[in-house]
Amino acid sequence: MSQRKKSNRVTVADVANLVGVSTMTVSRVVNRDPKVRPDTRERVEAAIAELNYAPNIAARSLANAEVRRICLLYGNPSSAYLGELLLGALEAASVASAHLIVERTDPELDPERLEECLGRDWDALIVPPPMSDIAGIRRLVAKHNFPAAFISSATEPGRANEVRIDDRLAAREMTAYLISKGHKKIGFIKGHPNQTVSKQRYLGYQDALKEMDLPVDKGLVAQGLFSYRSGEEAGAKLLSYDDRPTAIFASNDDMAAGVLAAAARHRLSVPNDLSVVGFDNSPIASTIWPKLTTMSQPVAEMAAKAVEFVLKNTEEQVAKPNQYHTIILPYELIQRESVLSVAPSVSG
Amino acid sequence: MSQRKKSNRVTVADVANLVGVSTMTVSRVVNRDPKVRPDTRERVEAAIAELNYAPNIAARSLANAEVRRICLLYGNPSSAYLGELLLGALEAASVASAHLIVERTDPELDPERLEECLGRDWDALIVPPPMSDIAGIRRLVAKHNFPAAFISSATEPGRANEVRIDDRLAAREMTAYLISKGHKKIGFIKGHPNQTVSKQRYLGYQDALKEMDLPVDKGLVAQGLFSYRSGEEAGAKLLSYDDRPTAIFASNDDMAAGVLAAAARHRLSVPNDLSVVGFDNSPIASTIWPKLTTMSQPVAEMAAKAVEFVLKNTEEQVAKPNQYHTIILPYELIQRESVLSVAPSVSG
DNA sequence: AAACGTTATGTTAGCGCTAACATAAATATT
DNA sequence: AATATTTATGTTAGCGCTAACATAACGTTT
Repeated sequence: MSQRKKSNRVTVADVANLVGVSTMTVSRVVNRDPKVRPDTRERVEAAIAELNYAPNIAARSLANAEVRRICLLYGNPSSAYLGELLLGALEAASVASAHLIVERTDPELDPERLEECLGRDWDALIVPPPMSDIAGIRRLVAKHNFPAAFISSATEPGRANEVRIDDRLAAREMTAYLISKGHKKIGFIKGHPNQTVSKQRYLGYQDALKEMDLPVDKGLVAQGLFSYRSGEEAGAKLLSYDDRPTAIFASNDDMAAGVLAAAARHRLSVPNDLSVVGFDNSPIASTIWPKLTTMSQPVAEMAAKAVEFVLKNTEEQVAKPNQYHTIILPYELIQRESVLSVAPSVSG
Repeated sequence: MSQRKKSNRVTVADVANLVGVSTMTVSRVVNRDPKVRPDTRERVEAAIAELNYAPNIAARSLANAEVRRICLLYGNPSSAYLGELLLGALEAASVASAHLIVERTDPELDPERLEECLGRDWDALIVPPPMSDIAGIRRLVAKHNFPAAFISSATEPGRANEVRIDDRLAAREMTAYLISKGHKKIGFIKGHPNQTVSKQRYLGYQDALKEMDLPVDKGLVAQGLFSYRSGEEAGAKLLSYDDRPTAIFASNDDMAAGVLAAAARHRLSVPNDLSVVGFDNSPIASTIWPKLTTMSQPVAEMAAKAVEFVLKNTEEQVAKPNQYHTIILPYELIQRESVLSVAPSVSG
């Protein structure tokens, strides 16, 4: 008599029948509703375990009228960053039974195409770097007052929802760490000028030097572009400096890896002759040798927090425009093999 | 009168009302059912565009009784591989409105915990390397005749569903490429002995040498472990060999990057004094300098194909156990900056 | 023109779950 | 003990979509 395709999976009804309660009670147990007597809960849970029941997400979403489609707008496809980002976003979306849609866009995006998707294909937007620093996207989001969260960007603090670490503080801590290891001549390689974190990290470097009454020697600062090659060149420049540094702090790991190559070319052994640190804790930091001491960003957690945020705040966002939140997450200094103390007796 | 939470999104009914047809006709248009008159289809499509309608995935899944939960079982969390893998899997899952669940497991997995999830939390399994070479997982899958696809593994050809490239052929092509550039002494660095691809790639290297009537010199072959450090060590060994190679083929990019470091230590310039090639086209290959010539695997596509496969074959798999499929995808040689022809006049 | 097949559209019901309301059971209050 | 109050469970209906069947509209054949 059954006419309709039936998935042969266990449903709430099966569990309810076995226990002798209503489906609603089963639903309550599954959803941790406190209004269930402990013994009832136990019986239901036993039945769930026995039947190997797992809720049907589609049915749940439908009943809750809560299908949320979150789009993660990424730029560079092969970025190592992406893996962790997706992991965190996927996890958070899964928990909330939201849909994660991943969309690739150029920095020279097509605003019209994106605009079409807002509200129709997506209910909220997550924008990681480098897209998070693109003015076009920020404008688009602002124009539609669209629920969105920007990761690792502080382009216009307070003018958008942001999830990030405190880059300035982190860079300061990293610099202070090198100072604590006895380094006094610390080179710095700046990041790409069009990303906000670059400036923040440079400020943090200066903060630490000033705090310790060390001079900010312009000859110890070189401009980089976040790429390996730019790090190698900047590193070569710093190492050719008359009063060459005993440690180099590169604004990201790719550049720090480049510094390693430059050091080898200068016949300098890392960490014995030169300490090198990076930033981001990207895969390359633990791939190359020596493994890089670096500053870890909780990338997966940032993505997860961003997803959770937009999921929670979508209604609020629509109700109260121009009210934005910033979520600051903790960073962590990862000590590996690229740093050594300067022997106190040896000095220039 | 309405008592239930309603998402204020456009539904089939809205479209149907506007056009003056039944919801079913709208559904047919959306699902490309051919049994709709062209003019009706056009009117419906116009209405869809006007109202900005997009189907509710949850409702669709529910009606189709087709919620499929696909688990991607990954090992190494920071692997750069992961990003592309997730991208491909996510895309394919999204198209089929299946759910992608991403689960982390150690190589020393807990089989009992995994076993619990089969059929309850997951409807199918995608297993990328290095997990795809773990015997425990393969046993588990076989035991339950569970729908699964293994990526980049050929542990037991024909004893499981596999999606991969032909590593042997690809390695042969890479070697032939070096030979075509005039190289006669080509060093080879083997991959980790417990991964099946390692053997395949080594065989391919030998194939090409034999084909070109070049000797297989054991002094030109070194064992690696797929890590940067192991590549650096193996590279150093090969470069210290009396009859040192003019080119080195490392079984993956991490090791090739290590070879670059070893070359620098030997005061050898790449590619002028030594050509180096890797395998995988992982992010490091285009990060370091010189950028590595390498063999690209369509990782995202492999993941997508794996998802599509398990989605399509779940019923068949259950019906006909012990009938497995292998999907071979094309590879691509990516020429970058780490290879140079050997000048025909210069010779040892 | 009647009978037939063919194709396009409509009707009904249900996928599995839970919001909202209704009711029964337990506890507290007078 | 009777009543009010809280707490636990049940009932009903519907989230948005589409499978399956029913019917209407069209063309074809004799």
